[in-house]
Amino acid sequence: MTSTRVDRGATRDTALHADAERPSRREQILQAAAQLFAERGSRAVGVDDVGAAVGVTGPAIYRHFASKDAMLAEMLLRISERLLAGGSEVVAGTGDDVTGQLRALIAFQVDFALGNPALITVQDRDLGTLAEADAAQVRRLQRRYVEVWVAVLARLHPAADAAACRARAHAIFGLINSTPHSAGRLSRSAMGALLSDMAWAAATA
Amino acid sequence: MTSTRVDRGATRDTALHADAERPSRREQILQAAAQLFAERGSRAVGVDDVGAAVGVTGPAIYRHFASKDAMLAEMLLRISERLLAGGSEVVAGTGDDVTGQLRALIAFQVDFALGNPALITVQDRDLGTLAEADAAQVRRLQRRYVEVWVAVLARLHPAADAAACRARAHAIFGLINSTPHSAGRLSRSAMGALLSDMAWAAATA
DNA sequence: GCCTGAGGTTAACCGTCGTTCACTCCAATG
DNA sequence: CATTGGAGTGAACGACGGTTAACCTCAGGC
Repeated sequence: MTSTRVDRGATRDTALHADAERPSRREQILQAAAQLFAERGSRAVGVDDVGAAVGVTGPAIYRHFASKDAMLAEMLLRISERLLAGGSEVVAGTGDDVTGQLRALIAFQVDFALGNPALITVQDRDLGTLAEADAAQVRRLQRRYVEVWVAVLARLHPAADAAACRARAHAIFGLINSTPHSAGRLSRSAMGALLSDMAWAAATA
Repeated sequence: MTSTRVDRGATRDTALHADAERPSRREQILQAAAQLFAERGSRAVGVDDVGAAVGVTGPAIYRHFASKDAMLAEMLLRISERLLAGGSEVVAGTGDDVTGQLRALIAFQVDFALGNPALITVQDRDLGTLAEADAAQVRRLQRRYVEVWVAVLARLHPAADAAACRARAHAIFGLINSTPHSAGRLSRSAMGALLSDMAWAAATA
């Protein structure tokens, strides 16, 4: 939905430059903003900072986004959409072998967290600064992603009720999303293996 | 250190009213601020909001704190001090039975997280908005607390290096500190049991 | 060869918010 | 009883930051 909005006016531009490996200015801004927001928090970074990070002045941002809040909103919406889509796909792409599905979900989340630490940080730090309408939609998407996990966890723990499975899912997210806090002493693959093992143990305990 | 500063001018008052279960205005402010900061983020809540939460106007805060930042600083310092002190004590109070120490650390952290969800949230959300000097001190205390865990985890996993143990500790914190995200469908005791079991599994995997 | 429109720039505007000031008020002290 | 000092109030100040306005530039279609 967001992506269609993005493409609307930029289709030709994308067609011309996308393969030339230069992302559109809009994408550059979004990425730079995510980085800065993750480091300092969205309220602490000014529009000028974001502009400077991509080599333009602050007000230039308004050629690409309606407001600073709109920028954050799109960022968070995209993240939740990617997670929900990826999670659903990964489960659908595995037979109804419960342990296989769980393994796939864990691998997916670990990969996402290791590959996008900034987005992970922003997602749960700055949800609160969103306008209520946007925040509600993000929460809806997040809830649906959680339910994908809950469905699998419920089959794994037939005795547990939905609330317990939900709490379990959140705990696993917390475990995996700890990546940004333990800043890279470990290689990505070692970290991935460690987190996967721990998540698996926590999920099946 | 912080507590001595607090007591300095309020000793008599504390003696008079402490047992009368009315915390000093200073403590009321700190607690209300923690709540608000956790809900909206420190930069999003004004000094007036904090004042209103305890029934005074904004500027009244400055009778008790040098600045809004000083408030945050004291809040975060206290949290890290409590964690470090509690963690050290709990380990020292257990024989050198490694599994016993781990169990005690987990119980301690779970209890703290369930009992102080607001502080948990503020601690890692707003560390970045602190002045560098204060932030550095908080990080020092946090690092020492992590090392308490690492010492135990290292004995549990003799083959793992320190970096892996550190990552493991952070992951366990993430798991346990997920409490604020899965807002209270579960009873406190059920949640405590679930988190403890998961943390134990993740720590020993 | 205009002209249009996308993308930038600088300067100014304006609301918000932390902080300070001058002043009350009141409880305790001598 | 006068006084001192801690606590609070309302008003004002000043800085910062998001947003807008006015203007510029330049690539590409007619």
